[in-house]
Amino acid sequence: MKTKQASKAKAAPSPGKEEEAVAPGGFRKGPWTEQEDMKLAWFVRLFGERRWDFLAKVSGLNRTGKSCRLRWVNYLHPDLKRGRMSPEEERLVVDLHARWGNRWSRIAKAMPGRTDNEIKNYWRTHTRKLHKDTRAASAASASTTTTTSTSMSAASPATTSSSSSSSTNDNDNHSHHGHGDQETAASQEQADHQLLYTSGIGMDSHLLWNDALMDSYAWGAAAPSMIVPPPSSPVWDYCCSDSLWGIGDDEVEYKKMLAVMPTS
DNA sequence: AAGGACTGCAACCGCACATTT
DNA sequence: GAAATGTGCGGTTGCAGTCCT
Repeated sequence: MKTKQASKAKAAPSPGKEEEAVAPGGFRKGPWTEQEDMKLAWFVRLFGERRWDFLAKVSGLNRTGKSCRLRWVNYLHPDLKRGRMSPEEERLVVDLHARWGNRWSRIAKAMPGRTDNEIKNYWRTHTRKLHKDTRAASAASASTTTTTSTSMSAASPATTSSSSSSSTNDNDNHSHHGHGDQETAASQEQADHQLLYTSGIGMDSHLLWNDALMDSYAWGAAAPSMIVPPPSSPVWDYCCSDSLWGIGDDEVEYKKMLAVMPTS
């Protein structure tokens, strides 16, 4: 019905709209620009997917580390699939949710190329639809029966409606942060998926990296020197120089970088 | 054609756990 | 061992695009 993922342009807001939200600490908020994406991707490539605060600082993005991480994990990561979920994936989500509840990150680990955020969003839409359908159905049936409901049944509409989806235990006894027992299995799972990815199996043909943004990046297996950097600046120039490849100590390199950073 | 309703998704928030100092 | 910092998670919100009347 609706196909609009390709047209989503929040990541690259219209030029006039870029300077809006600024968080108390002076950090930028809101949609990411293409420039920011490129910068972030570049620095993640440089420093790896860790120490996000440091990375945010070094990149000069004026974003929080958290924001950078989120953007990377949910949008820029090269392994991400884009586009609608296939029927198989949809079934898998339903199945896994029935098993694990709202543990989105865990579900995501079992679904190559999908993020917890994406699955969460999908599920929300999914349950909303179900809710709607259920309501419509019950409204239809209610119109054919008397409306003398007992105080008991009237008092618990939520419980009955929540059972309409397999999310009955949305907030059941799962400790919300499932660190612990399942982690070993989960990491094994992740490793397996990583294997699939690197061999190119299970990847959707419509990867983010097909976008114009990534066309200019030659990401993936490309050697760093093959990556086309974003518009030049002293920092970029420095990044492109051989000196930064083969980083040993981030902090040392950071200090070096600061030396060439424009003071803004 | 216009505008309100709906949908999908990016991004933020608060919290908790993990790691480092 | 405590405090500080970093990271990850689930819940929620806001907004742009699309559909529908």
